[in-house]
Amino acid sequence: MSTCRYGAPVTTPSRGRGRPARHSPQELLDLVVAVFNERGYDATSMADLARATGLTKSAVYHHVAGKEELLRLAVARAVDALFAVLDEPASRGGPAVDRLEHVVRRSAEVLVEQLPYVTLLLRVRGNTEAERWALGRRRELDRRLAALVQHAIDEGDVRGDVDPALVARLLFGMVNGVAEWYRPSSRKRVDVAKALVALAFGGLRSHCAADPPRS
Amino acid sequence: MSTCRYGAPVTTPSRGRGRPARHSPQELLDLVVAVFNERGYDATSMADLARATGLTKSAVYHHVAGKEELLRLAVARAVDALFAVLDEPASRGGPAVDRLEHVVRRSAEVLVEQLPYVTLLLRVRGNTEAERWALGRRRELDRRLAALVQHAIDEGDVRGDVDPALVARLLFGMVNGVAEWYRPSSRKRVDVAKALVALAFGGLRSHCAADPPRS
DNA sequence: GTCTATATGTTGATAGAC
DNA sequence: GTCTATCAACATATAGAC
Repeated sequence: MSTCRYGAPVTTPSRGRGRPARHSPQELLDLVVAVFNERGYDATSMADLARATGLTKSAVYHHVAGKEELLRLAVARAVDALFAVLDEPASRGGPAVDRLEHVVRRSAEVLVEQLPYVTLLLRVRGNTEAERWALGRRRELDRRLAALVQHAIDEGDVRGDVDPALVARLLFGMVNGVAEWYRPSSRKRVDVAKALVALAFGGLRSHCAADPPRS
Repeated sequence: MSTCRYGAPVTTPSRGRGRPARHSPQELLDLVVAVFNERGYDATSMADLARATGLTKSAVYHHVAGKEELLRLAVARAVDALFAVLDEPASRGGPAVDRLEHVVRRSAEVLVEQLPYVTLLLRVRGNTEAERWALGRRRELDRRLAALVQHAIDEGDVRGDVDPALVARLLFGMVNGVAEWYRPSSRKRVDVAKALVALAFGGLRSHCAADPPRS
Protein backbone atom coordinates (compact mmCIF):
# COMPACT_ATOMS: atom_id res chain seq x y z
CA MET A 1 0.00 0.00 0.00
CA SER A 2 2.90 2.36 0.74
CA THR A 3 3.73 2.74 -2.94
CA CYS A 4 0.13 3.10 -4.02
CA ARG A 5 0.32 6.50 -5.61
CA TYR A 6 -3.35 6.97 -6.30
CA GLY A 7 -6.40 6.29 -4.23
CA ALA A 8 -7.81 4.09 -6.93
CA PRO A 9 -9.22 0.75 -5.81
CA VAL A 10 -6.64 -2.01 -5.91
CA THR A 11 -7.47 -4.86 -8.21
CA THR A 12 -5.33 -7.35 -6.31
CA PRO A 13 -6.51 -7.32 -2.71
CA SER A 14 -4.49 -10.39 -1.84
CA ARG A 15 -1.26 -8.36 -1.83
CA GLY A 16 -1.14 -4.59 -1.51
CA ARG A 17 1.54 -4.92 1.15
CA GLY A 18 4.44 -6.95 2.51
CA ARG A 19 4.50 -9.82 0.05
CA PRO A 20 7.08 -9.07 -2.62
CA ALA A 21 4.94 -10.67 -5.31
CA ARG A 22 8.07 -11.90 -7.04
CA HIS A 23 8.24 -15.45 -8.16
CA SER A 24 10.70 -17.71 -9.88
CA PRO A 25 9.41 -19.06 -13.19
CA GLN A 26 8.83 -22.36 -11.38
CA GLU A 27 6.79 -20.88 -8.55
CA LEU A 28 4.76 -18.84 -11.00
CA LEU A 29 3.91 -21.94 -13.03
CA ASP A 30 2.90 -23.80 -9.89
CA LEU A 31 0.44 -21.07 -8.97
CA VAL A 32 -0.94 -20.85 -12.49
CA VAL A 33 -1.43 -24.59 -12.84
CA ALA A 34 -3.31 -24.67 -9.55
CA VAL A 35 -5.78 -22.15 -10.92
CA PHE A 36 -6.06 -23.97 -14.24
CA ASN A 37 -7.03 -27.13 -12.37
CA GLU A 38 -9.47 -25.44 -10.04
CA ARG A 39 -11.43 -23.45 -12.61
CA GLY A 40 -10.47 -25.26 -15.78
CA TYR A 41 -8.10 -23.87 -18.40
CA ASP A 42 -10.78 -22.33 -20.61
CA ALA A 43 -12.62 -20.70 -17.74
CA THR A 44 -9.43 -19.15 -16.36
CA SER A 45 -8.77 -15.55 -17.42
CA MET A 46 -5.50 -13.68 -17.29
CA ALA A 47 -7.13 -11.60 -14.57
CA ASP A 48 -7.57 -14.78 -12.50
CA LEU A 49 -3.90 -15.59 -12.96
CA ALA A 50 -2.89 -12.06 -12.01
CA ARG A 51 -4.92 -12.32 -8.81
CA ALA A 52 -3.44 -15.71 -7.94
CA THR A 53 0.14 -14.57 -8.50
CA GLY A 54 -0.26 -11.22 -6.82
CA LEU A 55 0.72 -9.40 -9.99
CA THR A 56 -1.17 -7.34 -12.51
CA LYS A 57 -2.11 -8.73 -15.89
CA SER A 58 0.62 -6.68 -17.54
CA ALA A 59 3.25 -8.02 -15.16
CA VAL A 60 2.23 -11.56 -16.01
CA TYR A 61 2.69 -10.76 -19.71
CA HIS A 62 6.20 -9.62 -18.88
CA HIS A 63 7.06 -13.18 -17.82
CA VAL A 64 5.19 -15.23 -20.41
CA ALA A 65 3.87 -14.73 -23.92
CA GLY A 66 0.29 -15.54 -22.92
CA LYS A 67 -2.11 -18.06 -21.51
CA GLU A 68 -1.34 -20.74 -24.03
CA GLU A 69 2.39 -20.69 -23.31
CA LEU A 70 1.63 -21.38 -19.67
CA LEU A 71 -0.42 -24.39 -20.71
CA ARG A 72 2.35 -25.54 -23.02
CA LEU A 73 4.97 -25.37 -20.28
CA ALA A 74 2.70 -27.24 -17.87
CA VAL A 75 1.67 -30.12 -20.10
CA ALA A 76 5.23 -30.51 -21.40
CA ARG A 77 6.39 -31.09 -17.86
CA ALA A 78 3.77 -33.79 -17.34
CA VAL A 79 4.57 -35.45 -20.65
CA ASP A 80 8.29 -35.52 -19.85
CA ALA A 81 7.68 -37.04 -16.43
CA LEU A 82 5.48 -39.81 -17.82
CA PHE A 83 7.83 -40.66 -20.70
CA ALA A 84 10.74 -40.76 -18.27
CA VAL A 85 9.09 -43.74 -16.58
CA LEU A 86 9.43 -45.74 -19.80
CA ASP A 87 13.16 -45.02 -19.84
CA GLU A 88 13.84 -46.34 -16.35
CA PRO A 89 15.97 -49.53 -16.32
CA ALA A 90 13.16 -51.62 -14.79
CA SER A 91 10.91 -50.59 -17.68
CA ARG A 92 13.38 -51.85 -20.27
CA GLY A 93 14.66 -55.23 -19.08
CA GLY A 94 13.21 -58.48 -17.80
CA PRO A 95 9.85 -60.22 -18.26
CA ALA A 96 7.23 -57.98 -19.83
CA VAL A 97 4.80 -58.55 -16.98
CA ASP A 98 7.36 -57.23 -14.50
CA ARG A 99 8.09 -54.26 -16.71
CA LEU A 100 4.37 -53.61 -16.97
CA GLU A 101 3.96 -53.74 -13.22
CA HIS A 102 6.83 -51.33 -12.79
CA VAL A 103 5.39 -48.90 -15.33
CA VAL A 104 1.98 -49.01 -13.67
CA ARG A 105 3.43 -48.40 -10.23
CA ARG A 106 5.77 -45.64 -11.34
CA SER A 107 3.08 -43.97 -13.45
CA ALA A 108 0.87 -43.81 -10.40
CA GLU A 109 3.73 -42.42 -8.32
CA VAL A 110 4.57 -39.80 -10.93
CA LEU A 111 0.92 -38.85 -11.21
CA VAL A 112 0.75 -38.29 -7.47
CA GLU A 113 4.08 -36.46 -7.29
CA GLN A 114 3.26 -34.18 -10.21
CA LEU A 115 -0.46 -34.22 -9.57
CA PRO A 116 -1.41 -30.74 -10.85
CA TYR A 117 0.65 -31.07 -14.01
CA VAL A 118 -0.55 -34.55 -14.94
CA THR A 119 -4.13 -33.62 -14.06
CA LEU A 120 -3.94 -30.72 -16.48
CA LEU A 121 -2.52 -32.97 -19.17
CA LEU A 122 -5.31 -35.50 -18.73
CA ARG A 123 -7.96 -32.82 -19.23
CA VAL A 124 -6.58 -31.37 -22.44
CA ARG A 125 -9.21 -31.15 -25.20
CA GLY A 126 -7.41 -30.05 -28.35
CA ASN A 127 -8.60 -26.50 -28.98
CA THR A 128 -5.16 -24.90 -29.18
CA GLU A 129 -1.86 -25.91 -30.74
CA ALA A 130 -0.36 -26.70 -27.34
CA GLU A 131 -3.28 -28.98 -26.55
CA ARG A 132 -3.06 -30.80 -29.84
CA TRP A 133 0.64 -31.40 -29.27
CA ALA A 134 -0.17 -32.82 -25.83
CA LEU A 135 -2.85 -35.10 -27.27
CA GLY A 136 -0.35 -36.41 -29.79
CA ARG A 137 2.15 -37.22 -27.06
CA ARG A 138 -0.54 -38.98 -25.05
CA ARG A 139 -1.41 -41.11 -28.06
CA GLU A 140 2.22 -42.10 -28.43
CA LEU A 141 2.31 -43.02 -24.75
CA ASP A 142 -0.82 -45.15 -25.16
CA ARG A 143 0.75 -46.97 -28.08
CA ARG A 144 3.83 -47.88 -26.09
CA LEU A 145 1.78 -49.05 -23.10
CA ALA A 146 -0.43 -51.21 -25.31
CA ALA A 147 2.68 -52.77 -26.86
CA LEU A 148 3.96 -53.61 -23.40
CA VAL A 149 0.67 -55.30 -22.50
CA GLN A 150 0.86 -57.24 -25.76
CA HIS A 151 4.34 -58.48 -24.85
CA ALA A 152 3.17 -59.62 -21.43
CA ILE A 153 0.35 -61.58 -23.03
CA ASP A 154 2.73 -63.14 -25.57
CA GLU A 155 4.95 -64.29 -22.72
CA GLY A 156 1.95 -65.94 -21.08
CA ASP A 157 1.94 -63.92 -17.87
CA VAL A 158 -1.12 -61.77 -18.59
CA ARG A 159 -4.49 -63.22 -19.52
CA GLY A 160 -5.00 -63.39 -23.26
CA ASP A 161 -8.80 -63.66 -23.24
CA VAL A 162 -9.25 -59.89 -23.59
CA ASP A 163 -8.09 -57.62 -26.40
CA PRO A 164 -4.66 -56.23 -25.45
CA ALA A 165 -5.49 -52.68 -26.50
CA LEU A 166 -8.62 -52.86 -24.34
CA VAL A 167 -6.62 -54.16 -21.40
CA ALA A 168 -4.12 -51.33 -21.75
CA ARG A 169 -6.81 -48.70 -21.85
CA LEU A 170 -8.72 -50.06 -18.88
CA LEU A 171 -5.52 -50.48 -16.89
CA PHE A 172 -4.17 -47.01 -17.49
CA GLY A 173 -7.67 -45.61 -17.22
CA MET A 174 -7.57 -46.82 -13.64
CA VAL A 175 -4.18 -45.19 -13.13
CA ASN A 176 -5.27 -41.88 -14.64
CA GLY A 177 -8.50 -41.90 -12.66
CA VAL A 178 -6.43 -41.32 -9.54
CA ALA A 179 -6.09 -37.70 -10.63
CA GLU A 180 -9.82 -37.22 -10.13
CA TRP A 181 -9.84 -37.74 -6.38
CA TYR A 182 -6.31 -37.85 -4.95
CA ARG A 183 -5.39 -34.95 -2.69
CA PRO A 184 -1.87 -34.59 -1.22
CA SER A 185 -3.13 -34.54 2.34
CA SER A 186 -5.11 -37.73 2.14
CA ARG A 187 -2.59 -40.50 1.53
CA LYS A 188 1.03 -41.29 0.88
CA ARG A 189 1.86 -41.82 -2.75
CA VAL A 190 3.25 -45.31 -2.18
CA ASP A 191 -0.07 -46.41 -0.64
CA VAL A 192 -1.99 -45.46 -3.74
CA ALA A 193 0.53 -47.04 -6.09
CA LYS A 194 0.66 -50.24 -4.03
CA ALA A 195 -3.12 -50.63 -3.84
CA LEU A 196 -3.38 -49.88 -7.54
CA VAL A 197 -0.87 -52.57 -8.52
CA ALA A 198 -2.43 -55.10 -6.15
CA LEU A 199 -5.89 -54.50 -7.54
CA ALA A 200 -4.86 -54.35 -11.18
CA PHE A 201 -2.81 -57.55 -11.14
CA GLY A 202 -4.64 -59.56 -8.46
CA GLY A 203 -8.21 -58.42 -9.00
CA LEU A 204 -10.92 -57.67 -6.48
CA ARG A 205 -11.82 -61.19 -5.37
CA SER A 206 -10.34 -62.34 -2.10
CA HIS A 207 -9.39 -65.79 -3.40
CA CYS A 208 -7.07 -64.16 -5.89
CA ALA A 209 -5.60 -61.89 -3.28
CA ALA A 210 -4.52 -65.03 -1.41
CA ASP A 211 -2.15 -66.00 -4.22
CA PRO A 212 1.44 -65.11 -3.37
CA PRO A 213 2.87 -62.27 -5.48
CA ARG A 214 5.35 -63.71 -7.94
CA SER A 215 8.14 -61.21 -7.33
CA MET B 1 -32.87 -18.98 -48.60
CA SER B 2 -36.38 -18.39 -49.95
CA THR B 3 -37.27 -16.29 -46.94
CA CYS B 4 -33.95 -14.50 -46.83
CA ARG B 5 -35.11 -10.98 -47.27
CA TYR B 6 -31.75 -9.28 -47.46
CA GLY B 7 -28.62 -10.14 -49.31
CA ALA B 8 -26.61 -10.00 -46.11
CA PRO B 9 -24.03 -12.79 -45.62
CA VAL B 10 -25.45 -15.79 -43.79
CA THR B 11 -23.75 -16.58 -40.50
CA THR B 12 -24.75 -20.25 -40.63
CA PRO B 13 -23.37 -21.65 -43.88
CA SER B 14 -24.30 -25.19 -42.87
CA ARG B 15 -27.95 -24.55 -43.61
CA GLY B 16 -29.13 -21.67 -45.82
CA ARG B 17 -31.32 -24.10 -47.73
CA GLY B 18 -33.42 -27.24 -47.60
CA ARG B 19 -32.88 -28.37 -44.02
CA PRO B 20 -35.77 -27.11 -41.89
CA ALA B 21 -33.46 -26.44 -38.94
CA ARG B 22 -36.20 -27.49 -36.56
CA HIS B 23 -35.39 -29.89 -33.80
CA SER B 24 -37.21 -31.59 -30.98
CA PRO B 25 -35.85 -30.60 -27.58
CA GLN B 26 -34.17 -34.00 -27.45
CA GLU B 27 -32.42 -33.66 -30.81
CA LEU B 28 -31.31 -30.17 -29.93
CA LEU B 29 -29.77 -31.37 -26.68
CA ASP B 30 -27.98 -34.19 -28.48
CA LEU B 31 -26.38 -31.71 -30.86
CA VAL B 32 -25.42 -29.33 -28.08
CA VAL B 33 -23.87 -32.03 -25.90
CA ALA B 34 -21.78 -33.23 -28.82
CA VAL B 35 -20.30 -29.75 -29.15
CA PHE B 36 -19.78 -29.44 -25.39
CA ASN B 37 -17.76 -32.66 -25.45
CA GLU B 38 -15.75 -31.77 -28.52
CA ARG B 39 -14.66 -28.28 -27.50
CA GLY B 40 -15.32 -28.37 -23.77
CA TYR B 41 -18.23 -26.60 -22.08
CA ASP B 42 -16.34 -23.43 -21.22
CA ALA B 43 -14.79 -23.07 -24.66
CA THR B 44 -18.15 -23.48 -26.37
CA SER B 45 -19.92 -20.24 -27.24
CA MET B 46 -23.58 -19.74 -28.02
CA ALA B 47 -22.41 -18.97 -31.55
CA ASP B 48 -20.89 -22.46 -31.74
CA LEU B 49 -24.19 -23.95 -30.62
CA ALA B 50 -26.11 -21.89 -33.16
CA ARG B 51 -23.85 -23.15 -35.92
CA ALA B 52 -24.18 -26.77 -34.81
CA THR B 53 -27.97 -26.61 -34.62
CA GLY B 54 -28.42 -24.63 -37.80
CA LEU B 55 -30.16 -21.81 -35.93
CA THR B 56 -29.16 -18.31 -34.98
CA LYS B 57 -28.17 -17.46 -31.45
CA SER B 58 -31.50 -15.74 -30.89
CA ALA B 59 -33.41 -18.80 -32.00
CA VAL B 60 -31.48 -20.93 -29.56
CA TYR B 61 -32.47 -18.54 -26.80
CA HIS B 62 -36.08 -19.04 -27.79
CA HIS B 63 -35.77 -22.73 -26.79
CA VAL B 64 -33.60 -22.53 -23.70
CA ALA B 65 -32.81 -19.95 -21.06
CA GLY B 66 -29.09 -20.03 -21.79
CA LYS B 67 -25.93 -22.06 -21.92
CA GLU B 68 -26.08 -23.17 -18.32
CA GLU B 69 -29.57 -24.62 -18.65
CA LEU B 70 -28.33 -26.82 -21.48
CA LEU B 71 -25.58 -28.09 -19.22
CA ARG B 72 -28.07 -28.67 -16.42
CA LEU B 73 -30.37 -30.73 -18.62
CA ALA B 74 -27.47 -32.79 -19.90
CA VAL B 75 -25.81 -33.65 -16.60
CA ALA B 76 -29.20 -34.36 -15.00
CA ARG B 77 -29.83 -37.00 -17.62
CA ALA B 78 -26.49 -38.66 -16.89
CA VAL B 79 -27.04 -38.52 -13.15
CA ASP B 80 -30.47 -40.10 -13.48
CA ALA B 81 -29.16 -42.91 -15.66
CA LEU B 82 -26.37 -43.76 -13.23
CA PHE B 83 -28.58 -43.66 -10.14
CA ALA B 84 -31.12 -45.87 -11.92
CA VAL B 85 -28.50 -48.63 -11.95
CA LEU B 86 -28.53 -48.68 -8.16
CA ASP B 87 -32.30 -49.20 -8.18
CA GLU B 88 -32.24 -52.25 -10.41
CA PRO B 89 -33.29 -55.46 -8.63
CA ALA B 90 -29.90 -57.09 -9.08
CA SER B 91 -28.30 -54.11 -7.34
CA ARG B 92 -30.49 -54.52 -4.27
CA GLY B 93 -30.61 -58.23 -3.46
CA GLY B 94 -28.15 -61.06 -2.95
CA PRO B 95 -24.49 -61.20 -1.95
CA ALA B 96 -22.78 -57.82 -2.00
CA VAL B 97 -20.06 -59.00 -4.34
CA ASP B 98 -22.67 -60.00 -6.91
CA ARG B 99 -24.44 -56.68 -6.50
CA LEU B 100 -21.12 -54.94 -6.93
CA GLU B 101 -20.37 -56.87 -10.09
CA HIS B 102 -23.78 -55.99 -11.45
CA VAL B 103 -23.34 -52.31 -10.68
CA VAL B 104 -19.92 -52.24 -12.31
CA ARG B 105 -21.20 -53.96 -15.43
CA ARG B 106 -24.32 -51.88 -15.72
CA SER B 107 -22.47 -48.63 -15.01
CA ALA B 108 -20.14 -49.42 -17.88
CA GLU B 109 -23.09 -50.23 -20.13
CA VAL B 110 -24.89 -47.02 -19.19
CA LEU B 111 -21.74 -45.04 -19.76
CA VAL B 112 -21.43 -46.46 -23.25
CA GLU B 113 -25.13 -46.08 -24.06
CA GLN B 114 -25.28 -42.50 -22.81
CA LEU B 115 -21.67 -41.75 -23.66
CA PRO B 116 -21.91 -38.01 -24.43
CA TYR B 117 -24.04 -37.26 -21.38
CA VAL B 118 -21.94 -39.23 -18.92
CA THR B 119 -18.75 -37.87 -20.43
CA LEU B 120 -20.00 -34.35 -19.87
CA LEU B 121 -20.90 -35.19 -16.28
CA LEU B 122 -17.46 -36.63 -15.59
CA ARG B 123 -15.78 -33.43 -16.76
CA VAL B 124 -17.79 -31.01 -14.66
CA ARG B 125 -15.59 -28.64 -12.65
CA GLY B 126 -17.89 -26.64 -10.36
CA ASN B 127 -17.86 -23.10 -11.75
CA THR B 128 -21.63 -22.73 -12.13
CA GLU B 129 -24.61 -23.71 -10.00
CA ALA B 130 -25.51 -26.56 -12.36
CA GLU B 131 -22.00 -27.92 -12.12
CA ARG B 132 -21.95 -27.76 -8.34
CA TRP B 133 -25.24 -29.64 -8.22
CA ALA B 134 -23.76 -32.32 -10.48
CA LEU B 135 -20.66 -32.61 -8.31
CA GLY B 136 -22.86 -33.12 -5.28
CA ARG B 137 -24.76 -35.92 -6.98
CA ARG B 138 -21.50 -37.55 -8.00
CA ARG B 139 -20.29 -37.45 -4.42
CA GLU B 140 -23.50 -39.14 -3.29
CA LEU B 141 -22.99 -41.80 -5.95
CA ASP B 142 -19.41 -42.37 -4.76
CA ARG B 143 -20.62 -42.79 -1.19
CA ARG B 144 -23.09 -45.48 -2.16
CA LEU B 145 -20.56 -47.33 -4.28
CA ALA B 146 -17.99 -47.25 -1.48
CA ALA B 147 -20.62 -48.64 0.92
CA LEU B 148 -21.28 -51.48 -1.49
CA VAL B 149 -17.58 -52.34 -1.66
CA GLN B 150 -17.45 -52.26 2.13
CA HIS B 151 -20.32 -54.76 2.29
CA ALA B 152 -18.59 -57.09 -0.13
CA ILE B 153 -15.46 -56.99 2.01
CA ASP B 154 -17.47 -57.65 5.16
CA GLU B 155 -18.99 -60.71 3.52
CA GLY B 156 -15.51 -61.99 2.73
CA ASP B 157 -15.82 -62.02 -1.05
CA VAL B 158 -13.62 -59.01 -1.79
CA ARG B 159 -10.07 -58.70 -0.54
CA GLY B 160 -9.85 -56.75 2.69
CA ASP B 161 -6.17 -55.84 2.49
CA VAL B 162 -6.87 -52.50 0.81
CA ASP B 163 -8.88 -49.58 2.13
CA PRO B 164 -12.49 -49.96 0.89
CA ALA B 165 -12.83 -46.32 -0.13
CA LEU B 166 -9.61 -46.65 -2.12
CA VAL B 167 -10.89 -49.82 -3.79
CA ALA B 168 -14.14 -48.12 -4.74
CA ARG B 169 -12.36 -45.14 -6.25
CA LEU B 170 -9.90 -47.21 -8.24
CA LEU B 171 -12.65 -49.53 -9.45
CA PHE B 172 -15.00 -46.83 -10.63
CA GLY B 173 -12.09 -44.80 -11.86
CA MET B 174 -11.50 -47.66 -14.28
CA VAL B 175 -15.17 -47.61 -15.27
CA ASN B 176 -15.24 -43.85 -15.78
CA GLY B 177 -12.00 -43.94 -17.74
CA VAL B 178 -13.87 -45.69 -20.53
CA ALA B 179 -15.37 -42.32 -21.43
CA GLU B 180 -11.91 -41.08 -22.41
CA TRP B 181 -11.43 -43.43 -25.34
CA TYR B 182 -14.63 -45.30 -26.20
CA ARG B 183 -16.18 -44.40 -29.55
CA PRO B 184 -19.50 -45.94 -30.68
CA SER B 185 -18.02 -47.35 -33.85
CA SER B 186 -15.19 -49.21 -32.23
CA ARG B 187 -16.81 -51.89 -30.05
CA LYS B 188 -20.08 -53.26 -28.78
CA ARG B 189 -21.05 -52.08 -25.34
CA VAL B 190 -21.22 -55.62 -23.91
CA ASP B 191 -17.61 -56.27 -24.94
CA VAL B 192 -16.36 -53.34 -22.95
CA ALA B 193 -18.49 -54.16 -19.92
CA LYS B 194 -17.48 -57.81 -20.00
CA ALA B 195 -13.76 -57.09 -20.28
CA LEU B 196 -14.06 -54.50 -17.54
CA VAL B 197 -15.71 -56.90 -15.11
CA ALA B 198 -13.27 -59.69 -15.96
CA LEU B 199 -10.28 -57.47 -15.36
CA ALA B 200 -11.63 -55.78 -12.25
CA PHE B 201 -12.62 -58.97 -10.46
CA GLY B 202 -10.06 -61.41 -11.86
CA GLY B 203 -7.05 -59.17 -12.30
CA LEU B 204 -4.48 -59.07 -15.06
CA ARG B 205 -2.51 -62.21 -14.27
CA SER B 206 -3.27 -65.25 -16.36
CA HIS B 207 -3.33 -67.64 -13.39
CA CYS B 208 -6.22 -65.73 -11.92
CA ALA B 209 -8.10 -65.72 -15.20
CA ALA B 210 -8.10 -69.50 -15.02
CA ASP B 211 -10.32 -69.46 -11.93
CA PRO B 212 -13.93 -70.20 -12.84
CA PRO B 213 -16.34 -67.27 -12.40
CA ARG B 214 -18.55 -67.90 -9.38
CA SER B 215 -21.83 -66.98 -11.00
C1' DG C 1 9.60 -5.52 -13.47
C1' DT C 2 5.62 -3.53 -12.19
C1' DC C 3 2.28 -0.31 -12.79
C1' DT C 4 -2.07 2.49 -15.11
C1' DA C 5 -4.56 3.04 -19.07
C1' DT C 6 -6.33 1.48 -23.19
C1' DA C 7 -6.96 -0.92 -27.67
C1' DT C 8 -9.57 -4.47 -29.88
C1' DG C 9 -12.19 -8.51 -30.24
C1' DT C 10 -15.58 -11.97 -28.35
C1' DT C 11 -18.97 -13.24 -25.06
C1' DG C 12 -23.85 -14.22 -23.32
C1' DA C 13 -28.01 -12.21 -23.71
C1' DT C 14 -31.91 -8.97 -25.34
C1' DA C 15 -35.07 -5.92 -28.44
C1' DG C 16 -38.16 -5.84 -31.77
C1' DA C 17 -39.48 -6.68 -36.83
C1' DC C 18 -41.65 -10.28 -39.46
C1' DG D 1 -40.04 -19.31 -34.07
C1' DT D 2 -36.75 -17.24 -36.62
C1' DC D 3 -34.52 -13.38 -37.98
C1' DT D 4 -31.25 -8.73 -37.87
C1' DA D 5 -29.20 -5.56 -34.99
C1' DT D 6 -27.33 -4.30 -30.85
C1' DC D 7 -25.65 -4.09 -26.04
C1' DA D 8 -22.80 -4.25 -21.76
C1' DA D 9 -19.43 -7.08 -19.81
C1' DC D 10 -15.36 -9.31 -20.14
C1' DA D 11 -11.60 -11.42 -22.87
C1' DT D 12 -6.46 -11.20 -24.46
C1' DA D 13 -3.00 -8.34 -25.29
C1' DT D 14 -0.21 -3.86 -25.76
C1' DA D 15 1.67 1.09 -24.81
C1' DG D 16 4.31 3.74 -22.22
C1' DA D 17 5.33 5.98 -17.52
C1' DC D 18 8.12 5.03 -13.50
